[in-house]
Amino acid sequence: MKAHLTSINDIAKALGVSASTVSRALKDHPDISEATREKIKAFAEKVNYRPNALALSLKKQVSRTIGIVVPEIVHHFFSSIISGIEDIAYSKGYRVMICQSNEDLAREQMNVQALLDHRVDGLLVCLSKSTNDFNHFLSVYRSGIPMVFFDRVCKEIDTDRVITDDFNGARLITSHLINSGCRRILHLGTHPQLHIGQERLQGYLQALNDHKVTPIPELILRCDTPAEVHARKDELVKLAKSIDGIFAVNDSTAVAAMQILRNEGFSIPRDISIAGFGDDPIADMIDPQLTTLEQQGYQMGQEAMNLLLERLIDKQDITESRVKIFQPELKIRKTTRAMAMK
Amino acid sequence: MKAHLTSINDIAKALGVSASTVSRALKDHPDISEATREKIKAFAEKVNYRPNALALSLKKQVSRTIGIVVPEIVHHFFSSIISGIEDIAYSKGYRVMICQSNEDLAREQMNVQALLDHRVDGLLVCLSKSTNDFNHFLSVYRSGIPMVFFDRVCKEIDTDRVITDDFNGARLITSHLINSGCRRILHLGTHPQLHIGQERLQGYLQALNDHKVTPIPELILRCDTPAEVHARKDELVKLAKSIDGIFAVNDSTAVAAMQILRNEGFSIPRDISIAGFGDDPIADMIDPQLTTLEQQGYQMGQEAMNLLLERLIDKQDITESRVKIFQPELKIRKTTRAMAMK
DNA sequence: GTGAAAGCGCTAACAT
DNA sequence: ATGTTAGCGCTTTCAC
Repeated sequence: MKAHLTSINDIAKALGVSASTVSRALKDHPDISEATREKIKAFAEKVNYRPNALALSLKKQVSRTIGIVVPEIVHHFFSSIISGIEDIAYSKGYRVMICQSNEDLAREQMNVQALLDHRVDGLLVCLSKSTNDFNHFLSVYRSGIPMVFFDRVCKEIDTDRVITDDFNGARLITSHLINSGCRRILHLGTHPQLHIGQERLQGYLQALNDHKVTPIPELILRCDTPAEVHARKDELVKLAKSIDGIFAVNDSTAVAAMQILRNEGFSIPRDISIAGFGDDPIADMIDPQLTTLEQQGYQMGQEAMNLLLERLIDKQDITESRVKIFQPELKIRKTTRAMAMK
Repeated sequence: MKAHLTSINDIAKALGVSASTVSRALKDHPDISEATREKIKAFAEKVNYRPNALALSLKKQVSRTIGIVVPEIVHHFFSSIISGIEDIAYSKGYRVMICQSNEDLAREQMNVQALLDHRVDGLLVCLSKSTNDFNHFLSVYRSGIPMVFFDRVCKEIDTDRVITDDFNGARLITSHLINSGCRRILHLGTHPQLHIGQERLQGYLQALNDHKVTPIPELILRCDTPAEVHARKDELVKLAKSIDGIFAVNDSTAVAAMQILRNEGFSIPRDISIAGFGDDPIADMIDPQLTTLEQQGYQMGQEAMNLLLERLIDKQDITESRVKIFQPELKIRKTTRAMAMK
C-alpha cells in the first residue's frame, strides 16, 4: 500500500494550471510570472513534492548515477575506496550503486548487467580474483559507457585506470627485508591472473635480484587469505624452519601467518620477519605491529571518480586513456628488524 | 558519446512489427505466433537487447530496488549486515542502493531523500550516532513506504526492527568480568541518545546490581572510538590504576584501550581484564585475543531483508510491527581471566 | 495474432 | 505568460 507520491500533474490539476507551467515554475524559468511561481512553489512545498528521479533519467537519458563493482565491501581497502568515490560523487550531484562480486566471475557479470540495465552513466570497477573472461567489460567499452578500473585492472581493455605501484611497493618492502638480514623470504602471493599479483611477485623477484639473492621456487606460494593460511598450516610450519622472512600479498594473510608461527614457538621478528601489503587497520593494532605498505585507498577512490567525471561532464572527447599510479609508502613497524648497515 | 542502447522500438522498426508485439514476444505471451516470437527473440539476442530498468520502474510503479542507510561501510559489522541483505535481495530479484551517513544527521537526511527520489520500494536503515531528529523517517513512515530498522533503531516510530539484545549481552559480559574477579569495571560507552548505548549501559549496571557491586559514576565514560581513546589517553591512564576491568561498547575501542594500557606497563588480563562487543575480526587476531560478544551481523541483515520482503511481496497487510531480537554470544578469550568459582 | 493508443512523470520545442 | 504536444522505453487494454 505504497502511497502515491505527488507528481507534477497532481500539482497542475490541483492548481488549475498545466504541467509545463508547474515544471517551469519549479525551476525558476524566467517566463513564469512571479505570482504563479510563488503559488506553485508554496503548494509544492506544502505537499512535499519531490521530482521522480526515474522519470527524469528516462527523459534526460542521463541518470546521474554511477555503478561500482568491487570484490567485497568488508575489506578496509575497498571500503576506503568507496568512501573516496562517494565523497567526490556526492559533491557533484551523483549517486552511486555499489555491487559486490564476492570474487566470483558470474556474479560480476550479473552486477555489470544490472548496472547497465539501470542506465548508470559510468562504471567504476575492481576485478574479482576469478575473472579470466572480459567480455562483459568489453561490451561496456564498445557501448561507449565510460569506465574506470581501479586497483585490480583489466589490461585487455584500454580504459582509464587508477592503480598502486605494486611492483615498486613489493620491491621496496622485499628490499627492506633483505637489508634487515633476511635471505630466505617466503612469498605468499595471490592468483596468477591478477595483475597486482604478478606485479607484486615481480617486485619481490626484482628485489632479490637487486641484492644478488637467489630466488627459491619453493618459497613462492599461492596463499592470499587467512582461511588459506590456516588450511595450509602444516606446509607453512614445515617451511618455517628454513625461512627467515615472509612477504605476504596482504595484511590479513601476513597476520594469520604470524599467529600460526608464534603458536609454533617462533619469535617475530627475531626468528622470522613478516611484512604485509595494504596497511589495513589491524596492522597497527596487533602486537608486534606489522610492517607493511600503505595504500592510499581513499585518494585512489577520489581519483577514479574524478577521471570518470571528466569524461561524464566535460565530455571533451578525451581519446587517450589515462593511468594514475599511486606510490605505496613503506611503513616499517615491529615485525621486521631494524635495517642492518649495508 | 554514450551510444544509444537498443530499445523495443528500435527492434520493432527493424523488424517491421509493432512495439507491443516485440514486448509480448520477449515475454512469451501466448498470443504471439511461434514464428514472430523466434524472429524477435533472435534479433533481440543479436543486438544484445536489455530492458531499460528505469522505464520499467516508471511504468510499473515498482523499482525492485531497496535503499540501505548505514553509518559507515568500513565497519565489519555493517558490511556483514549489508552482505546478508544483498544475498537475500538478489535471490528475490531486488537490487540495493547503499548510502553512508558517516554518522551525520544531515547526510542521513539527504540519503533518505535521494533514495525516495529514486523510488526505492523499501528502506533498511541503521541510525547515525548524531540522529536526534526523526522527521525524515517519520515522513517515510507516513508515505507508507515499508521501512525496517536494524541495530540502531528508532524507538519513536513504530516499524519492524532487527536488533541485538544489547542489554542482555552487556549483562552477560559484565557478569563474566565480575565472576572472574573484577570489581571496579570501567565502561567505555557511546552516545546517550543511541538506544543500543543505553541498553548496554543498563546491562552493565544490571550485572553490577546482580552481583551486589556498587556502581561508580566516575567509571562510566563516553568514549566509543579508537580516536577518542587516544584523545583521552591521560584520563584513561590515570583511571587505570584504580580499575581491574574494562567493558567497552565495541571491539576497536577495547583494543585501543588495551594498546595504551600495555604500553603503560599494565598486564592484560592480570592487572586489568578487557571485554569488547561485536566480535570484530580483529578480536581474534590480536594477542591476547579479545573476550567479546559475537553479533550475528550477516544473519541480522538477512532477517531485516526478509521482514521487508514480506511487506513488499506478500502485501498481506501486516499491521503489527515485528521485532526480531538476536542474542549475542559470549566469546571468552584471553583478555579476561578464567572464571573463578562462585 | 497483431497493432494502435494511452499513460507512468517529466521536459522542451512549438504554439498562442 | 501559459498551454499543447510529443517523446524518453515500456506495458496493457482495447480493437480488428
